[in-house]
Amino acid sequence: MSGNARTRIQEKNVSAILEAALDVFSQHGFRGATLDQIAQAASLSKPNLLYYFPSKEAIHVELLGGLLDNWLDPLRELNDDGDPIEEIVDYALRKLDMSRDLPRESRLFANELLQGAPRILEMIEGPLKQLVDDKAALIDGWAKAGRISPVDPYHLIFSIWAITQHYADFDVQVRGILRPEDDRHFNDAAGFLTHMYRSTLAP
Amino acid sequence: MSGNARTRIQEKNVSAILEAALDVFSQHGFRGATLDQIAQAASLSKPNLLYYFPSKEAIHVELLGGLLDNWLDPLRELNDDGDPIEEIVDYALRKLDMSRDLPRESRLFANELLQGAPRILEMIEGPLKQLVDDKAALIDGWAKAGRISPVDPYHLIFSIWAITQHYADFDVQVRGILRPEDDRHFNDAAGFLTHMYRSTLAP
DNA sequence: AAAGAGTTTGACCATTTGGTCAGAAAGACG
DNA sequence: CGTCTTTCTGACCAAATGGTCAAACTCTTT
Repeated sequence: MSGNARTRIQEKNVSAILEAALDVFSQHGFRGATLDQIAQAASLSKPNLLYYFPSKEAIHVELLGGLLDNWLDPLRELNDDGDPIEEIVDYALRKLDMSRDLPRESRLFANELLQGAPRILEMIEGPLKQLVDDKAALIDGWAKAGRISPVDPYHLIFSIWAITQHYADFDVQVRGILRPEDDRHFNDAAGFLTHMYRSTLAP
Repeated sequence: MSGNARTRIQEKNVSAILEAALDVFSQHGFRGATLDQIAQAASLSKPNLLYYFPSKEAIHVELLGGLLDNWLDPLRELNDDGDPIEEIVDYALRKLDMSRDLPRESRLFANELLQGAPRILEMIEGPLKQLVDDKAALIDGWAKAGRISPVDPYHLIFSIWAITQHYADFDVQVRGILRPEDDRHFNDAAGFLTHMYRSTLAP
């Protein structure tokens, strides 16, 4: 199978391809991306690209699969360790960091979801739902114990996903309106998020 | 110019094309959509389609342009009429209604923004920024007057956009996790939003 | 250095796709 | 009915695109 490069050349080229594909797929979507674009971005010829991956779709699948794991890491870290409210706020801030540092990954998923998630629907209805159900139960426990305000845990999680990914997926719009010179507006976003979730969750 | 159909046949076919194009573009994005798909969805032949619109891009532009106005109506209605907090909550709920009733329009914009908004960048940096600046000033006034909690008005607006559009754009994910049988989960979302913004904005 | 495995490419192909065009069909109108 | 305009279509085209393949090149190993 693919994914485990053997020789140095393989390792170098496979990762160059995935890096280039992430660029192109996240910017143009699956159908909008062309093999020529990816090949050029990876400094390879198109036939050479297809020497490492059997098809355009295979590259896309490899990217999505490899990413989904890391993508859910911040949510997995949501535990019963400290103060519930700060746990949730920290989760939101971790997710916001991902939007700032990994915007291409965010857009890759956004594109896929917009098209109806043809390639990751099982993952959504399976492992993702499982994880969310678990964490929703955890949050619900906090609510029932009176440690946080009684909110719908699912919509709470959705709101965190929505807001944080907004800064990556709709970057053009955010920058068009704020006209920031760099990424400093992420700090303001973090401040706003902190205030919003502390208020929302205060028992 | 296009847009103002004259004869009955023109009016019927132009609107059939736009309706079909909204379906196809919102589901597959600009590049993912094909003229054949649109023509078939509109029950027209491809050459006949191109009798009414000069190109694929022209249809897309017409759609986007025609929609942007309606899209911002809820924000325009945000005024200094009643209680600031309820004004803002009402705005969020109006926006949520749009996500439920006009998901295709939401996805059309999402697709365009994800690709970097090549066709509506001017609109974003011009009229949209203008409108948001105005409303942000209004909200800031409320904050300075102590009528609402001192929050960053821009990120407040972004959060409303993000959450409400999430239910349209990432519909697959939401339904994959909640497994609702209909649109009832929009009511829960409305409840959550109401609680969240009332808490966030309470002075 | 020779063999063999791994890597790269130019040339090529079938299909899809946005778009054209000449002319046929269908209305509108006197 | 006959003419003029609007609407519609089959046939066609050029470019783009995903993918193939035989042959060449390169690198490692003995």
